Amino acid sequence: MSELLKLENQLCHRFYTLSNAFTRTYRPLLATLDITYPQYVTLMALWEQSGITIAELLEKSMIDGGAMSLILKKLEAKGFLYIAKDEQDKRVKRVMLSEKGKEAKIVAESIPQQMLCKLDGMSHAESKQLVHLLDKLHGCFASIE
Amino acid sequence: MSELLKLENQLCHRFYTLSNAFTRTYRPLLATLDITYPQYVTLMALWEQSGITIAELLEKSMIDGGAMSLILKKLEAKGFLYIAKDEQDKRVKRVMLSEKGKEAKIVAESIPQQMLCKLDGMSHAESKQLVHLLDKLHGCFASIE
DNA sequence: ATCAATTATTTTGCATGCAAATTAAATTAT
DNA sequence: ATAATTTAATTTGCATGCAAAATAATTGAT
Repeated sequence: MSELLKLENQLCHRFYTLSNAFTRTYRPLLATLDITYPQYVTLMALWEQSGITIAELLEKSMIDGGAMSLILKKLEAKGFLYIAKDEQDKRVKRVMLSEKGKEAKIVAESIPQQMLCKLDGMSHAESKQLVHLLDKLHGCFASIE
Repeated sequence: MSELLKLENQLCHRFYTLSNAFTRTYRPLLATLDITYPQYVTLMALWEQSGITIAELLEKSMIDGGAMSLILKKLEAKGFLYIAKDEQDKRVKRVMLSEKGKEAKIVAESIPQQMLCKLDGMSHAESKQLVHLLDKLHGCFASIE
């Protein structure tokens, strides 16, 4: 029986599994803020730099454009941010953090720590090595598209 | 500015990004078979062992139960498999590959190779090390749930 | 200057992922 | 033996991910 198609030999399946595991694990941690994981990613991008273009937000977050439209509507409805058309170019929209959005960052500061606690068993050196390899893999995909 | 919440420091975001990249990259490769990535995972599980229970299929594939219900309906409608109730325990259903489902494996044999080609730049040693670390990380999550 | 091509964002249609509720059948407790 | 509990699957409601089509505004070509 060919080993090639066995699930345990698929790199992709490990990513599928682990990505979902991360999302599930974040859910209770994000419940305090009443946001989903992609909404959290969007806010993290904005906490780094508020007032950026939607296109810039897409590039930073790597979230799908169609999905981002909805995510921004929801985050706006929840009061985390507001959106304004660019004066120069009316096609462009800029996303700004509201006060609530800025304050949410304070609460969020504790989230990465809580997640790291759950991932005990991975040494610092190992996770560093892992990140290195993940970035290398990311480079492979980048060269495809 | 705290580094903790920067996107580039998030392990989770790398998994989010890479998992999506895998799915997108597989799409054209799976188009020949007219299946999606989760449907491919389901078939891989069945190619290893046909006639298994849906519960066993869920454990192997790590796919959500609710999603699996729909996936099986679609794969059945496409003629890849059929489903029968267990005689002993009528709550249980067993999933069997059809002839078309078995033949699809032949076509699928070429897919892992095609994917590996795209991931050139990762040496064999590196991907082996990566798998090792991924499995270790998986162990961390497993001990949570 | 006007029309075609390009760019930014949204909308649409389909396929999950997930938690919670539901249904049906088997098992356990009393 | 019957009710309460547990188990296997499905259904439901909501939130993406993705490709393709649609909009709106800007830029480029003639």
